[in-house]
Amino acid sequence: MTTSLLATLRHALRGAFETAGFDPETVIVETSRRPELGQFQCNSAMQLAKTHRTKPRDIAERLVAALGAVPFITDLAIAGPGFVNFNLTDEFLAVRANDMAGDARLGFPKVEAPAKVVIDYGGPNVAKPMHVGHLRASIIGEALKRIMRFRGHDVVGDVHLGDWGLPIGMLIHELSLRQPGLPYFDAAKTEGFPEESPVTIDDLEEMYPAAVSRCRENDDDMQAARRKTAELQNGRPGYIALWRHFMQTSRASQAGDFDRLGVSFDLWRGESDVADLVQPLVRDLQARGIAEVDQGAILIRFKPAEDDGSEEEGEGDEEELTPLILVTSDGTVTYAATDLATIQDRVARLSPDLSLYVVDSRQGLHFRQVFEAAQRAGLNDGMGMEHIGFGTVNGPDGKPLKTRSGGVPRLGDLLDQANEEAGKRLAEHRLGLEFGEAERADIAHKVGLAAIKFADLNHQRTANYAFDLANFTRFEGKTGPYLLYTVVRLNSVLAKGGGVPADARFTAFSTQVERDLLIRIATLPEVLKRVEERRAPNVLCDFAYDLAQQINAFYHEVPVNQEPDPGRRAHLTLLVDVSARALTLVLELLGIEVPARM
RNA sequence: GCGCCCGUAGCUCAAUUGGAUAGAGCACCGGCCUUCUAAGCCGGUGGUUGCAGGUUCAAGCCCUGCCGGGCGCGCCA
Repeated sequence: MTTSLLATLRHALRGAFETAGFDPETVIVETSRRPELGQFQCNSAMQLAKTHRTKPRDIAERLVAALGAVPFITDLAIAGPGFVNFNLTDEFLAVRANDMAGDARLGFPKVEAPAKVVIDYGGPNVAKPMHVGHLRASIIGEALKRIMRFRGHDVVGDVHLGDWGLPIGMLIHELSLRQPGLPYFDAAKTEGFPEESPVTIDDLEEMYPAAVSRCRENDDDMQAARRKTAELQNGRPGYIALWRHFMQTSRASQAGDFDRLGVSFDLWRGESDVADLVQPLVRDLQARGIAEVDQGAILIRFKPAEDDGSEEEGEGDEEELTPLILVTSDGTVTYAATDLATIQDRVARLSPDLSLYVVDSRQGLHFRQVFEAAQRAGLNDGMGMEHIGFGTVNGPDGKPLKTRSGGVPRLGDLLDQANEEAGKRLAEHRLGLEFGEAERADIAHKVGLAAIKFADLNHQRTANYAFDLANFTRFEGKTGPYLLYTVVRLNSVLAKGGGVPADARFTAFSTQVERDLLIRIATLPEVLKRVEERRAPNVLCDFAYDLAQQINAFYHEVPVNQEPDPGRRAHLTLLVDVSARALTLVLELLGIEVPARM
């Protein structure tokens, strides 16, 4: 079992703390905020000063005295009120570096207690083309999945299709008006429906908005759609057959979109998969007095829980949530009920420790209600449930992104634009002119996607952000393309230098950039830990960018392939190799693919 | 009315959940290509962190009250 560099340091400091008579639990060690003062800093003295009622400076002196005994720590110094700064010896750094180079995971440890985690993301709806709204859910969910998996957790990605609610009823109704002669609408017919779908994906995408506006404008149509939804949910054969066609048709299109996005799922489950669980669940909830009938609907009320003595987390914040409707007065099952059934189903099938829902922040209330309800009914069986909300993607006007005609931009169109923009930039810079047509197209695709993904992930998850394609596809600055460029350039150095010699070893570090670069890479485990804890991919984006900048600084300062001494050249080549592997790994964790050349 | 999110450089965004001098990128100014991809590197200008109090060795971050913006709040998902 490997340990991270910082964990090793922490361990060493613990020992020193003990000999100095301080609580080893108070060890704080991190890479320096002020690199010119040292590689690492320990800020424990300020904390300890409180409990020991002494000056932080005195504590710092005692710490330094004890730390002096640690063989691989050097250049100990106290600064400011009691910050302790220090460096690692080059010998120690070389040993660590060689370990990293020789390991497929670059020496990055896995968590000691892996959890079983389901990540629910993507969430496309039947018949609705995927749009900008699905972009963040897909990109963020995919990144979290990869990061947690790399950390060693057992992660299952579930697309969780929206394939069972009123929208389907509206579609059925719409089609029944357009083509009433179809066999699906014959209530007497129970089997032998056509194999071939009566609609194409284009039909569906055209029909859906038409159906919605029809139902919105005319109450009779809405009633009819509700009725048909309830009938579908009660198993009317013709509607079931029709629904299967809708589902298969749109699923093929969704799979295509996800494929282009580089997003994949372990499970393609949906609301309809738990349809059979809903009725028994609702009955059970009613029987147990958790759900009740009110004005014809079945719902769960969240009265302020009368104190049973167990819960005493701030009495004032037990505020009243609005009721959660499970079944509407006309018998339609809502997505709240489906979500509860899904929790039950997940626990039964996978018994996860944690379920993450990567869904738009605007659904925050819904999830609070659902989680609370699941908790009360004991459906989650100890499984943690967490809504990973995210902000909207806005246009230049600060409002949710719209097309010129005012509609919601399609995901496919957005990707096309990014692709085109990336292609234009490549041409402007006269890059890849000697490559074939197909490779140029592939590069443009990867660059465009990297641009969009990095820009999305780089923003704080909970905040809204402005979608500015020209900005994202820029090749300068903190962008996806810059990161790709950095990796590709390193790989080019390796190729030109004939690769890493078999006997290459880190021997001695001679420039500051070399040390800084390696130390930076070695801190990735702590970064990933923070990313996971905060569910914040933007923290990893920050790391990726800092790393790329350090790589480029190194690139300029140290011309690897011109180094005359073979030993040093091997050492440098190895550093290039480790750097390229590290940055490639980080990009991979973000869901960003690197072209072989560009 | 209640609840959630946001307010940081001209613009777009960070800030290791309370640590040192609030950082990047665009934009602007000045350097660096006969040398591994200049999509790069090095340096510079730019700030009362929305406002006012409070908590402490230390506040962009925590507490209180305002101001401004976004979103949500029983039969849509």
